[in-house]
Order: sequence, then C-alpha cells, then structure tokens
Amino acid sequence: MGRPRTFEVEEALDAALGVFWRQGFEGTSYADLVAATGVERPALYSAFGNKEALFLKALDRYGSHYGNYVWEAVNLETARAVATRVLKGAVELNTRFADRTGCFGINGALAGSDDSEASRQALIKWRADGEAVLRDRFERAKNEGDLPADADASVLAAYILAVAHGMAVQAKAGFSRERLTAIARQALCAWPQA
Amino acid sequence: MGRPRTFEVEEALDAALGVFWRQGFEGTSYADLVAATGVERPALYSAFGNKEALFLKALDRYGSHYGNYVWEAVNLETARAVATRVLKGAVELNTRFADRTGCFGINGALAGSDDSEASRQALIKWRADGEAVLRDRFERAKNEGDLPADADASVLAAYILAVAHGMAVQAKAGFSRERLTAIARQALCAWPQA
DNA sequence: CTCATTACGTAATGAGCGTTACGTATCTGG
DNA sequence: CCAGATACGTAACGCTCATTACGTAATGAG
Repeated sequence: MGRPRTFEVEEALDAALGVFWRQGFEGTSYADLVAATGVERPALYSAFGNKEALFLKALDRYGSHYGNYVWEAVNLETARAVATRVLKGAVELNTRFADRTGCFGINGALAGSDDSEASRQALIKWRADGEAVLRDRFERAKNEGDLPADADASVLAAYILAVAHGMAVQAKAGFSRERLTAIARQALCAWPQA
Repeated sequence: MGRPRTFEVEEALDAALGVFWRQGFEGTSYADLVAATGVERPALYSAFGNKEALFLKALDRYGSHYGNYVWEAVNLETARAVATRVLKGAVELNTRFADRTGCFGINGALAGSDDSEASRQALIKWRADGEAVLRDRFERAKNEGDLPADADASVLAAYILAVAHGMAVQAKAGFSRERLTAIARQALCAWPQA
C-alpha cells in the first residue's frame, strides 16, 4: 500500500557506500550523498534513517559485498594458503576502484571528532571480528599440525592484518597493485614453516 | 616593537598538534583548538595563518619532534638494525600518548572531503619521504653486502612501513604496546639473511 | 470513487563551521 | 610622554551542515 519507491534501495546504498569509502563519515555531506545516489535528502532519511544509520548500513553492505575476503579465506586448506589469500584479497580490494582506494573499514576508523565516535567504534568492531576469525582459523591449524605448536595464532592473525591495513594506507597513497603484491609476497616470508 | 605575545607559540602549536593527531584535520574545529591551546581564535590566525597553514605547521613539528624515528634509525649499522629500530619506534610512538594513539601522519591521511585534499597530500608526501630515506639506506646496505644482492630495497622499505602503518591502525583500535611489539617481532621474521 | 497510506521534492530550521572587522590594551622608539 | 605598531578578546560575518515540516503525487483496499 502507499506510493511505491521510485529508486532502488540497494543501488542507492551502494552509491552512498562509495562516497563514504572515499571520504569517510565526517568528510561526507548530504549534498555528496544526494549527488551520488540521485535521491533527495528526505527520501534518504526515510529509507535509511539518519547519517549514522546510513553509514552503518553501508558498512554492513561493505562487509557482505566487498570486505568479506577474510571470511572466505579461512575455508582454504592450510594456514599459509589462508594468509596468502587474505593478503591477495586485500591487495585486490584496495586497488579495485581507482576512485576509492584503500579500505572502507580503515579509511573511516582513524580520525574524527566526537560526533563520529559511534561510526568509528563500529569499524573497530568490524576489524576485530575479522581478526578473531583469522585467529581461530590459525588455532585450528595448530591442532591440525598445519602450524608449529609454538606458533602464536593470535599474533599471526594480527600480523597478517597489520600488513593488510598497512597496504590499505599505501593504496590510499597511490600504490599500484603490482607494488602491493610485492609487499605481500615479502610479508609471507615471515610465515612459519609447518 | 608592538605589544608582545602573551602565549608561547611552540606550546600552542604542540597543543594544536595533539588535537589534530587525535581528530584529524576535518574532525578538528577552532572551538577544539581554542580549548586545547587556551588561545583565542584571532590570535591563532595571526600566529599561524588559517586552519590549513596551522595543520601544516603541526605536521612540521610532528616530523621534527615525534615522527623522526625513521630518520634516526637509518644511522644504525646494519639494515636489520634499521628495520628493527623503525618498527620499535613506531610501536613506541603509536602508544606513547593514551589520548592520541596511532600516527598523526596516517590518522589524517585517509578520508576526508575535497576541502582537506591539501593536508592529505602533505601527509602522503611526508610518508613517501620516509620511505625514500629507508629505501636509500637499504640500497646502501646491498652495496655494503649487508643485504643480499638480490634483495629489493624498495620493496623492503615499503614492507617495513606497511607493518608500521598497520600497527598505527591497530594502535588506534586500542592495541597494547606488548601486542604491537609481538607483531613487530613476527614481521622481522621476514627479514632476509645477510 | 474514496480514503488511508506511503513517497516525493521544496524549502526551511537551528546549530556549528572557518574566518575576520573592530575597538581596546600593551609594548618600544623617539 | 607621545606615536606607531602589534596583540588582545568580543562579536559578528556568510556559509554549510544534518535534519525535518509540509504540501503534493501516487498507490492499493474497500
């Protein structure tokens, strides 16, 4: 009942995600969002709630449509393959779109006034979730003899993600995919022998 | 001649640096700067110019008073010692102040509207300068036989800084100094044998 | 056809932003 | 002790921000 929507909600959300990806939470204004989505302000409010809610919905979409490479990688057979895939996924995603390089989850997580604290906490949680998944996977690898018994799964997970995050920063600074790939290869030299 | 200043310029600059460090360029308002420095707006303008100029001066001060560990590290004797010191310096700086964790040069570099593009470019340049210094040092190490002849100095420099940047992100997410130290130790396992 | 319901775009709201004009206060050189 | 110069705080400027009230348009149910 009632008048039907004249725009695709998922399409608009994806466009908004792109703006947040490039400019972060505070750096994005409703004028930017209207320009990117082609949807007027009140329609954005009625579809997504306020700016913070819209950002959180965009983060959700990012997690399920773009930044899910960690959750996919843990299905691989060996810990080394998992680590390799995570770094490869990071390189690929960080350089996939020339107009929004780096990682959505990191670009917005670092600086900002108190107004953006909620968004920042959501991004920190998202990051921590990925790390926990990776740690559990490496813990399993130790039980399976895939990693040495004295390996620290928690440190290895944090290490791999540190490299991934560092590459996200470098991607934002304009690093090419080839350069990031070389860095990832170098990073994997630190991987413990089974 | 004329009425003398009633505040210490360097002191005020350091206070402003602290705010930019925590909140980034866009996330910092003049209300924040006045509160932190104890200096009224017009006095900040007359002493430092506008917000962008003040930010650039703060970046200068950061580079000379805080983020100079790369430039110090390259004086050490071996490439491995240099890499170790860079990572140790990053850990130390990223966790030195509980109220402004992470790296000034990275917190502000990632997201933002077009208004902050100049500040972002300055930070990107600062990062690239550090990388160049590190690369040159590793290049020298190759000539001195300190690094294998087939080592890629450029990739090694980028790798070490990727880890440093990643740790800065993690520091912002609340990682302890001990945890970051463990990550740095893991990262150095990738270092080539002489 | 009527009506409740929902979405639409226009245009406005109050708050906060970066920036500065202005009058006053305090210094030094003559 | 006056004149020129500089710094001071108050208070305002124009602009943009996120948010929303409101009248209109479009739908489906009865």
